[in-house]
Amino acid sequence: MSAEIRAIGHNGLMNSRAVIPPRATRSERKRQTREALLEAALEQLEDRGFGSLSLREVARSAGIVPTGFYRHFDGMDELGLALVEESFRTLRQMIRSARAGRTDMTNVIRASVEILVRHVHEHRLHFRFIARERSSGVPVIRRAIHNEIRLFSSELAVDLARMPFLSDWSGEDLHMVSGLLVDTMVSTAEAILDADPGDPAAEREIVRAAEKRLLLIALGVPQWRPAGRESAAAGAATAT
Amino acid sequence: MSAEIRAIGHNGLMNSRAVIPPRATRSERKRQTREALLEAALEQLEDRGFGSLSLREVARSAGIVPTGFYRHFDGMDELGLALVEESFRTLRQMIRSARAGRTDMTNVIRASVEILVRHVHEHRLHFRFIARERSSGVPVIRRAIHNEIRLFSSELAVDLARMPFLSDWSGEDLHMVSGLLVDTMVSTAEAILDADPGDPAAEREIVRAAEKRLLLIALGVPQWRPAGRESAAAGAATAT
DNA sequence: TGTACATCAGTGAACGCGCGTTCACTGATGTAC
DNA sequence: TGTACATCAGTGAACGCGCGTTCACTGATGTAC
Repeated sequence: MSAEIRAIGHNGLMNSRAVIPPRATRSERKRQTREALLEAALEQLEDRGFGSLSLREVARSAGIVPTGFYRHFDGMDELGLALVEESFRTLRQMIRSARAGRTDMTNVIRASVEILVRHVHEHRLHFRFIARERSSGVPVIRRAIHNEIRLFSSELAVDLARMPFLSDWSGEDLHMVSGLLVDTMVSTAEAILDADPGDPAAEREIVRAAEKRLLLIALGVPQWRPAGRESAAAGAATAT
Repeated sequence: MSAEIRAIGHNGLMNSRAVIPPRATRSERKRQTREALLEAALEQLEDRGFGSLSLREVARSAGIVPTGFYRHFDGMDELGLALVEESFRTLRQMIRSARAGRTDMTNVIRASVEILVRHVHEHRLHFRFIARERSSGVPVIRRAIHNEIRLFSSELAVDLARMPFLSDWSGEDLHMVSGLLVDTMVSTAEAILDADPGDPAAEREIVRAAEKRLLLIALGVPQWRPAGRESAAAGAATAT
């Protein structure tokens, strides 16, 4: 660190590549190139899967020669895993803002969907990457994403457990609900990504439908254990 | 047709390829090769996306030379669309059996999940193809699958409309429920596909969770319009 | 501060390989008479 | 039924291309003294 700072001080103009500002330290320039590689890969995913991306294409659109790629990643798989990490860092950030303010049930739903939609727009490429590679392509990446989503759903279950009206639910049932909620959010995010970005009406429809779905689920919750009109509820919940 | 039958009558042994039985008519042999190409492609999707499949690989594992491929399809995209068609034919078959017998709500759920799981096992490759290519890869295929699923969800909405306790629901709300149900089924199918095939306990877990999810949704249904404990229900459902 | 040396991000040539697609072909199957 | 001709599923050679990876390299950046 101190070495880098010193280095910034006394070198002249030596940047051969326009994109990267001059006077950056060597490690900072390396970080920037790495970032450019990740960004380039994310952008290529518009109309293809990660599995059909080529190392040469990514290097080319990041502005380096193919062999330079290896200074940053062992190969495309490693870059893919870095994208998973980066994307979920974005997603966790979203959750943190979602946890921030809470009021009653309907407002929670409205606020959650709004936060989801906003984050999908702000981090479109990360969400697209997760949506795309979640179920397809390279096994190692698919598995990494599934693990993150499962972890994610577990954290939500813990959050739910703290709510008074869910305090007597079993862990299994809490996981069931959190899984259902996460899946609904995932499919909402996918719908937003697929919608024509220039069509706000289509997006409003998606938001409306998402809110309704979540509300329907929320309406089922109080009926769960206490054996409401569906007397089979308790039975199915405890059957082996 | 009559020409083919005559042809079967009087030719000797001329099959150069072992896989295909002798004495088949030319058009029958062509159909079989086409089938072999589709099958070969489906099998290749184990650990990669359709977008990274090569025409040569598919032709090779179907037992023909690369150029022979063009006698059956214009290119890989056309083969992909044929797979979409074939896969959804399988899926519609499933729905027909699901529609066959109906009793009360819990039994409908149990039976539906069972039918889904059975079909996923019996047509594993078709389901895997849909699950994989639904959100990833080649745009033309993704769009074709999305259309089929939307159609599918609409048909379910029509079915739901016939149920007495849903007779006064708006079309929009029926589509919301059918969409939620379809998404739940899709994610259940994906879970089954991802589970270790040699681990029946894991599969039982998935089935249990799926039944619970559907039950939770079913429990919310009677609370929807009549403004149950969540007085916001009617409001959210009619807001513009 | 100045010098001598080490590090290392990015280069460029080269390799062997599988790709999609073209083309002219073969010979069994199908049709007309 | 037998013959002469048409069809067409599958062949095999050939093409130019982009791929991942190796290797020895360059020269700016960083470090030791």
